[in-house]
Amino acid sequence: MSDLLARLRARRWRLTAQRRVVAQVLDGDHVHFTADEIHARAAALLPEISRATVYNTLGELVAIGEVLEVSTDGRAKRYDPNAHHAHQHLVCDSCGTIRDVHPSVDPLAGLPAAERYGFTVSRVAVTYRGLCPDCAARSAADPAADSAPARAKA
Amino acid sequence: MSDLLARLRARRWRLTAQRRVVAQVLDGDHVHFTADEIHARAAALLPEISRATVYNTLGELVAIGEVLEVSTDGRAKRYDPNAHHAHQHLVCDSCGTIRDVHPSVDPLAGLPAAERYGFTVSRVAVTYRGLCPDCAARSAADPAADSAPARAKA
DNA sequence: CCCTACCTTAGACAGTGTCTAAGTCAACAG
DNA sequence: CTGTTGACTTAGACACTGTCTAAGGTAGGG
Ligand SMILES: [Mn+2]
Ligand SMILES: [Mn+2]
Ligand SMILES: [Zn+2]
Ligand SMILES: [Zn+2]
Repeated sequence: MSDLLARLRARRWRLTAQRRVVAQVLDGDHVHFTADEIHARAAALLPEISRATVYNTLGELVAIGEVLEVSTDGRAKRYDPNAHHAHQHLVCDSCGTIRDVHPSVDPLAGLPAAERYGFTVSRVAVTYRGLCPDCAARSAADPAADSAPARAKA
Repeated sequence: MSDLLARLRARRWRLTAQRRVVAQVLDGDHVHFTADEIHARAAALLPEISRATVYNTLGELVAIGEVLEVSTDGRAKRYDPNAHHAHQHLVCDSCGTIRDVHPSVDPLAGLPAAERYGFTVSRVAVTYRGLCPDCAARSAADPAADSAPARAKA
């Protein structure tokens, strides 16, 4: 993943300081940041970077397949740097934590031809939902205060 | 589904004119409208209904499990009146059309215990993506003008 | 028919994402 | 190394989706 910059150069991208810091933020932990979280972290490295540039750069990275867009809640899209290893997501309904998971069978195989209605089906996104161990413990201790998803963490 | 009003009465809901027209719009075709689409259709029946009431009513219907929320794109949530028959969705990347589909196996079964990280997994949402027959034909005829998803239709 | 707790309303506000016009600069040619 | 140029970046306005509040209205029980 660290040769992302090399791949971008190969695509004749102009390597600006702004694009470098966005790539650097994505290269950190394999988490699932929102665009504005990425902007905040990028701005820590290059204070004058604008929100528009972060959105533009993310949009381009998604278009060329270097980053995936993930919409697990109805809120901000999250950007997934783990684009080169197919996986799905497991989300906590209470705290919003997101984990990468790897189903045992290709989820595309579960859709019979009769259920495809002539579509050319090429991708599938699976979001498993439930409670993470921490939130399950907390809600066992205090049966109220449930289902108020805080901001997602990972 | 037409006894939705009876079920609401059983829950001691106050049956206002506003809630009736929202239920009536949802009872129509089994499509996947956004809140604002539902508001527009409800307003055709009851012109003074407010946006806030439609949002409130939909939120309550979701909370009691009479309607499902579906987020297939990063845009507006869609509301699915087909809440009593488990199903998944098939979405056209180009025109946004949404169809109900029924996988041959329970998608929850595809996630091994080792991939659950202690979560209590209770639900799963699967979104199959590709091109509908119309859009596939159109993009074969005109290989440009791809991947510019118009507003979703169903 | 009256009460009152619950519901609805208009409009302000917040979060997320897009767009534009003007300025800037990375990359390349010379 | 330097000049040129088209791609890139910027601030801020704008659009869309959803939430909230305070004030007024009304369904349904008595
Ligand atoms: Mn991921
Ligand atoms: Mn559906
Ligand atoms: Zn949690
Ligand atoms: Zn289509």
